[in-house]
Amino acid sequence: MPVNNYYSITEMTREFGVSTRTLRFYEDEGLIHPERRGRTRLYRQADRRLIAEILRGRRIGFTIAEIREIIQVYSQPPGEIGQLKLLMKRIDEKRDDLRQKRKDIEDTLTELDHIEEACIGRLAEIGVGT
Amino acid sequence: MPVNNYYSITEMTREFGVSTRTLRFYEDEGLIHPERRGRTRLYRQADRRLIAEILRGRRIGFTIAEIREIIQVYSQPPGEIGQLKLLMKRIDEKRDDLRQKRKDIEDTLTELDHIEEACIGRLAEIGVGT
DNA sequence: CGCGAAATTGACTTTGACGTAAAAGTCAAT
DNA sequence: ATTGACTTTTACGTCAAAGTCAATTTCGCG
Repeated sequence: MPVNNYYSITEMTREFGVSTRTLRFYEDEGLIHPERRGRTRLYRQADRRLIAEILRGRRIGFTIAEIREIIQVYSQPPGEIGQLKLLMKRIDEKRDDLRQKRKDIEDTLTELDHIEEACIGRLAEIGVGT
Repeated sequence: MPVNNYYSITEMTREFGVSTRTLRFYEDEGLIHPERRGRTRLYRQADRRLIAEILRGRRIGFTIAEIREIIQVYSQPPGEIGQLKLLMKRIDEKRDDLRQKRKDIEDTLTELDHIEEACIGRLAEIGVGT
């Protein structure tokens, strides 16, 4: 249970199924910045949302650097025009990458369907004899 | 160009954009088994298809072990009933995993859309003053 | 206050997926 | 026979993303 709207690090680890080491690692990498009371980390709603986003990126296969990039864009939209255009180009690239990945996933899903069908057929075959 | 329906290793690397090291690594890991003429590897259509599948798995984020599993299922459908059921369970799990990944990707795609919109807005703002 | 559980830190290790470098073999063409 | 372009094998290196461990600190609470 959160105390005073703050979550301890172990509460976070339980919620997200990651280790404390992982959370500290993300902090070292500049992805999250929990508050401190003394040396103890205190996590809040904003941190929870951020962590959820980080883990989503991780599941997709983004590197820490890529995740950091996306996060930074959110918190600090670049002011310079060249940077903005560069950013948009990188967004486009990432989008293409994701679309490819989605297609790969869909292809693999139908492939899994085929495999399962084969299994069912095989089971029926064998099952007859039992 | 393939000679006599055989492809050399560098032809494969060019086609798939991977290194020779990678192809040999996949062979060491038991994913592919190109023929040999003497010590030289010769790749064929079947190998090409397999490699395409391996790389698709890689893009999705499967480990070598997972890829190997899927491949083995194809080449050797298990005959024992318990193994078949186990396999189907693992397929179900993998499918859930992929569906989650697809959702993650879709969420991230719309997030990227938002970010890009913000960029466009920002560009319009700034662009006015130039 | 005192004590045990929880948290922090730093250093070291591990794992997966290749990269890289060295030394030697293959083969076609000059 | 030599050159040059590929290949092969072996072995060590690397890089990201944590895991592990040990030595402190700090917190909650009786």
